Amino acid sequence: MKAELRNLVTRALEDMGLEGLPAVQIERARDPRHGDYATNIALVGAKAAGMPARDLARRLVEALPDSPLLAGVEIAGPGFVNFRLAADAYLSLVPRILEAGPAFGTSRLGQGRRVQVEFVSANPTGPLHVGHGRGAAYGATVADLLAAVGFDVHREYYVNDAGRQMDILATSVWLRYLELCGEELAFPSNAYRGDYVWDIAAGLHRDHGDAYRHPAAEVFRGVPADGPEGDKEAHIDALIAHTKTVLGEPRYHFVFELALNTLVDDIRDDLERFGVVYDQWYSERALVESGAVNRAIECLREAGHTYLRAGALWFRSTAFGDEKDRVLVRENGQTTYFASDIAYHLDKLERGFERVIDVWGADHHGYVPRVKAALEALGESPDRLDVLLVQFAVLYRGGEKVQMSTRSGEFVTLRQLRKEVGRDAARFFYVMRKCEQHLDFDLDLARSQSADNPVYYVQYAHARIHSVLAQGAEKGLSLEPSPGTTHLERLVEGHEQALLKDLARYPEVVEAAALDHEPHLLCHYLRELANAFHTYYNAHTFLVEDAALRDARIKLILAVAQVLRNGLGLLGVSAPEHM
RNA sequence: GCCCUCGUAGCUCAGCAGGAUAGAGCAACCGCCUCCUAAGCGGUAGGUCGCAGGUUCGAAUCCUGCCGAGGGCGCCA
Repeated sequence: MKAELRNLVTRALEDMGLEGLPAVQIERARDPRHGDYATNIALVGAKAAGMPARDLARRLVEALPDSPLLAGVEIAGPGFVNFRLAADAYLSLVPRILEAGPAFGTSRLGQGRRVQVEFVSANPTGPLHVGHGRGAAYGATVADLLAAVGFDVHREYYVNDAGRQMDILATSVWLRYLELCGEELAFPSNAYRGDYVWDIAAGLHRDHGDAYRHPAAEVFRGVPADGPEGDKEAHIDALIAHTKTVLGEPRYHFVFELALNTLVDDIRDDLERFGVVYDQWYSERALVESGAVNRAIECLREAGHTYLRAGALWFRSTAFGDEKDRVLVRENGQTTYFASDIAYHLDKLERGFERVIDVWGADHHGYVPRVKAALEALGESPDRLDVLLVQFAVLYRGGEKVQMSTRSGEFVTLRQLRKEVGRDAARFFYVMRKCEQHLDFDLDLARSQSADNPVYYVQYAHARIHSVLAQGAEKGLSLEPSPGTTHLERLVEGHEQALLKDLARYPEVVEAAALDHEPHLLCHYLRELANAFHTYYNAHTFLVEDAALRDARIKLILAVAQVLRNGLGLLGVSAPEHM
């Protein structure tokens, strides 16, 4: 509707022979006395048109083409042009929604352009915790929203299966396994201590007995002291090296793969149960082994953007707006994580995605300029990369902040959260706030089955509508008459008009939420729509004697149910028929 | 020290690319079920939009400075 009005105004301005005016903006009037929509074009364009705003407004109204959409046009205040829509414009929405069904609210705005959304991408060194949950819910919803408005969306998880952290994990598992075999050892302070490490070790012991056992003393011989007295980093690095030599490459590889696959499978399963599914799990190791990292470094070197200093190879990222230069190849010859990330992002662009969206934790924000710098240095436009930073979520239980510590393994996992509040509440709560906003996640509220809980409030509206239909069927009332018997013009009550206006907004909300990457807009909208419905429910009876009126009202609430279902679906939340 | 994000009602937050008297939900107070789920609805009260300047027809919204909160500044990933 907005677009149709914009066309009318633009055509009128063209007919008037006015040029050089700013783009026409149509906005929804906040105050019903100002009609349904308004444009400020006369105010904004007064200077360019060389006449006072109210004069421009008056001439614009005269030049406006006739349209069945409009019931009235007025000039108000300093020069606003207010549009009042014809009753029919809203009523026709109901059959449109019912016909479109799940497709209502979708569009072709994205024109099938390819967009990649990469999110979560947590290191597979442990189960996902509640911090990852927000990125998962947010990334999945942004991806679904973009798909709904016509983009060709590719969802990807970048698996950091190369590098030191994975070696620490494999070593942690093996040391726990040795303990299960009866070896006595001091478990390193820097190793992974979570229960899941014991679980993987126990699986290894169960399936292979003592086949991987070696004396602990052999492994720890000559290893520098652990922290806090010694250097815990040197300690764990030496242990990794010993583990590799004592076990030998093929057997080390086996333990490594066991740990990696167990955790990736666990993460994948966890996300699937959260309603988050990927098109691709992209392996960092595969990227390294393909030579892409070395190729990217070579490209930067040939383009003259690198230099050697203190035995390391540096990328001159300051030339592209970064605060300081960054290391690509360490003194010890190993490439940095940053180097593989450059290769990864280059690879994304080369795969033909027009836009690449990364969802990162806000603690990585300092990382954005250097990745963009690298892309620019490689001759790519950094604007094709959009990094969405998600702030941390803080859990509250009983009014108290839930303390978490990753190091000690004392954190709340995503799985525990799902178990405690359910998938629906978790998905909804995570995206209820703008992503750059700190999120207070109230566990008690999420779990409560009351009006205070926005998820239940919206779901309840949906369930209520189905309950009405069930009641009607029980009473033997005809509820699905042929289209010819509809009498939508009977919807004259204020509550019905308000509900129709809310329904009309849905496509605009989906569009804005998708393009601005702001799913919270949809959360707020659904609450408002549910509120308009509950109000209507309390004010009027739907199952009335008058068949024509009853039919019109049922059609209206069926349309409401459809929009609630579509909106909740985009958020990954179910729309139950009974509660 | 430098950089990023945030600062709106007692609390948690909206406010859509500046627009017409600042909006919700909790919490507080007052009402509404012989009637489709009261997991609901209506009403009252509550804010100099952190502070100070600037930009213009017009600023919670844009710019600058200050104050406050959180986060980031590794040859870690």
